[in-house]
Amino acid sequence: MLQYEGLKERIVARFDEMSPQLQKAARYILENGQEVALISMRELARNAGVQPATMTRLAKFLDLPGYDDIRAQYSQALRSQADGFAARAQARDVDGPSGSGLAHGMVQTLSAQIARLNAPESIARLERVADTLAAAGRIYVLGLRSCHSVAWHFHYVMTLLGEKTVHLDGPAGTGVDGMRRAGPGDVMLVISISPYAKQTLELVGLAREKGMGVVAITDSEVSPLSNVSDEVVICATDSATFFHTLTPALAVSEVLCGLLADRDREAAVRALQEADRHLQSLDIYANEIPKRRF
Amino acid sequence: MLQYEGLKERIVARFDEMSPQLQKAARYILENGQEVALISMRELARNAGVQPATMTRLAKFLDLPGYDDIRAQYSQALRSQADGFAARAQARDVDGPSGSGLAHGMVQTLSAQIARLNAPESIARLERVADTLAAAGRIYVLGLRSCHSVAWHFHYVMTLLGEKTVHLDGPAGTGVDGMRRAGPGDVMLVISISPYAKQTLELVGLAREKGMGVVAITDSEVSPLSNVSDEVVICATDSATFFHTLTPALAVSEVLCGLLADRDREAAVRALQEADRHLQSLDIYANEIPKRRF
DNA sequence: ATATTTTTGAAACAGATGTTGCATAGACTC
DNA sequence: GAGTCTATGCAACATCTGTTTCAAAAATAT
Repeated sequence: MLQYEGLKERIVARFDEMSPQLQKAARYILENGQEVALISMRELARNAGVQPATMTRLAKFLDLPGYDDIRAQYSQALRSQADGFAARAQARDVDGPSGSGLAHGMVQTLSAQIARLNAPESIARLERVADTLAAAGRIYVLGLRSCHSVAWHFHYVMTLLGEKTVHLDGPAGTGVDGMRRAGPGDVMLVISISPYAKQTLELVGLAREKGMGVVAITDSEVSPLSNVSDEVVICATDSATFFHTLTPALAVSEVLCGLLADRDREAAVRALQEADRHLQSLDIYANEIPKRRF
Repeated sequence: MLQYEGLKERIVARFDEMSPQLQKAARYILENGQEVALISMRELARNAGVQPATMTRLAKFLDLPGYDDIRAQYSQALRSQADGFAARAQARDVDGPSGSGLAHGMVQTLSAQIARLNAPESIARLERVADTLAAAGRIYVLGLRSCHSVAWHFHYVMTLLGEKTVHLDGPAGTGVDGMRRAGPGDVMLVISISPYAKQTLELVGLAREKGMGVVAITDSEVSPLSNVSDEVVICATDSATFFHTLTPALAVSEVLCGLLADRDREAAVRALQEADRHLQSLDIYANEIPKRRF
């Protein structure tokens, strides 16, 4: 573990001196440490989007004889981690849901809640919702108050893929205006959890009157949305805190995006490349990481 | 873990039927499980005092196509173990490759990524960030583009607790204005993942110039935010899809909210009750579930 | 603009990997 | 004890590994 820590620190320390490709490789290794020990260098390079040679070069750059030495260190770390793990996990579990236990407990709960989406029924629901959304002319995305984050994220990702979604939100209450042109053949994706905002239910009613389809991400089989939606995905919102969690709901929305992109992979790739060019031309992103300007 | 357990059990179950050499190989694998994933088959065979071919034969004997499948299972187990509590969820990875595979895989990955936040180092970072935020006068929340959802959600939850946060966003580019009154004693919470928006980095620079503290939720140890932040929480963003995932980042933000609320439980409860009364009086939420209006 | 250095990608390399076919050694049946 | 069958060791195999080399490209200096 010591050596491993040393290596990781060395990578971080000398990161700024590296060439772009070396940084790309180093970054991937830092973020996916366990993989280093478990897969081949070539595969790692593939995943990192880098030439195999770059990994060797990274090793030399770090004053190591070769890549095998990188792997050796990560293997060693994994070995000792595997040994000591059970003990540490048990020790941690004991000290209850207070202090650092709270963070631990929340993370654990969230992980489990998301894992629960793997129930066959949930997967089936996700597929059906994705089907409906894929078949839709336009997708009108509605998520008010706490659900705004989920709605917006879904919309944002989908805009990278095309022009299919309309986000029903906007300054000065103009959000609703987006629905003017909606009609049969279009679908509303509505996200709402308890307590359910009245406006959400009203807008769903409006959608129905217009003959639109409705699919929902919500928190219960008996949510008011379940009654009025064609398809529903249920996700957990319980939390040890005073608040409801939206993390599982966000996970659902990301899975939906993934499924939709997967329906037409080439189109998705094309759209993303185009979006990329667009953002490049607008100079939105920092292409290279500024070197300690501050 | 299921598969791994399954394999281990299968080895034990059929141990008696094996030929002496197969038993020798099997025994070594049972006793040195972690090694399987970390070294080559030939080396393993050497250590076990067995011919390389015997390992292949053991695999076939266990109705597996080849030795690689043995290693794959042990690798998976080790990966899960390293991820800690994701073990249960991730172990099923192997058996659902058809049809609903993508959704299943995505959910699995998300669950594991969040579970990885339970690493002691991550928990410690979360605590430190929570400390910094708790001590801050005001918290200025910044998340542009894809990170907007996380920033907004953090801000929204925090508004239920009081007036401590300012969300640096708004129509017509007015978001930045919020920072006018910020200064030393205040802290900026910035969320940004690769690719990093230029404006984000600029605003962080501005915050530093004003003498503010900076804490970040980002995707890498070597993110441009790491250099310029007092504390950083790292979360995974990889995904099987074309997009980066923000679910772990949202989880982080929710945990932070939880930790902050936990610092002063009574105040949190009071603030929430007040928020509740306020929303009640505005008649925002549906108090009873409308019964099939449609 | 030119020259020089650095960085990158592609191909070639030797060596190691997991697998397979075959021959021999041993165990068992009759 | 001959014949059959399985278990084992060995060597050849295609493939993949990590490394190196070399030329083109990009960045930097002149």
